[in-house]
Amino acid sequence: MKKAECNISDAEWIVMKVLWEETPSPLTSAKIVEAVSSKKKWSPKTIHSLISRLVKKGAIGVNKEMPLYEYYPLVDKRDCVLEETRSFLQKVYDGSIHLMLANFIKEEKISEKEIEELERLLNKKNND
Amino acid sequence: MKKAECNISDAEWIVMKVLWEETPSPLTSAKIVEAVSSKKKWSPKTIHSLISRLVKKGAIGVNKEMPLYEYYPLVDKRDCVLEETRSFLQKVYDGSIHLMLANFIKEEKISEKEIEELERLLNKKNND
DNA sequence: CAATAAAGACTACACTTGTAGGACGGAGTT
DNA sequence: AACTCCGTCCTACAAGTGTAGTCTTTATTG
Repeated sequence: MKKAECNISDAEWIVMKVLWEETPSPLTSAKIVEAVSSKKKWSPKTIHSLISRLVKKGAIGVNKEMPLYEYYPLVDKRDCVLEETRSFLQKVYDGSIHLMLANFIKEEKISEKEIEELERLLNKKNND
Repeated sequence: MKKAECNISDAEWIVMKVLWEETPSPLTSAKIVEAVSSKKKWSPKTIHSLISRLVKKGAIGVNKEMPLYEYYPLVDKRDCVLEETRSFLQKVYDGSIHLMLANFIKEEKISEKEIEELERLLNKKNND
């Protein structure tokens, strides 16, 4: 997993998430198409295109030893998630997660129940 | 303020934030350029381009009565912030703010102090 | 084995985005 | 009045994106 910057577009994120989470990689493109199709009604062609782009970008790698190529992630999910999160927070909330959470609460976009869960989450962290 | 979808690009967000927050709108383009320039080293030309695009998109309006046009937001900040937040959470955290916060805590991207602040925030909400 | 289907390589194509530049006209400056 | 600078309007232009399609090769199936 290299550190490199993950310039992954919205559509590509869906493919990456499959590679990162779904079944253990490496995956054949058929497997990827199958997993992605359950979330997005894209033509298999479209999904192949996304896969190729990700390969070209260096975000995923290919094992060409097999009759059917196998693909696996090259960039680390943590890195991408953090980068994406940081840039989003910067853009919308001037970099403040506090502001974001406050907004969520103000907007009632978050239930009582969820608030309690989040509190537990924070509490737990605080105690170890 | 219309409800319309806010298709605002990263660069455009910077301009919108000026219109939404900085000084009371309407603002002349000179004012906008000034405010934006303090954050981004863009050519005034670039900023003018962004303004025009936002006008064309319907995200901001123009008062042409004045010798120097005056610009003001047409889309509501709350709507845009919520929409952007929702789509980001969906893309990266499968729609779960819980997951996001958990990740932040796990990654130590958030300080003790901040955690306490967030707890206070949640607590406050819980008590009213 | 012939036909079919799917995989991979390459191409397509309009739209968005970042990032300006040029032409033209009015305002202020010499 | 002539020059200069900024605002407006229009144009530019390459890279990135969403969303496929074509062509060639290879695996599968009757």
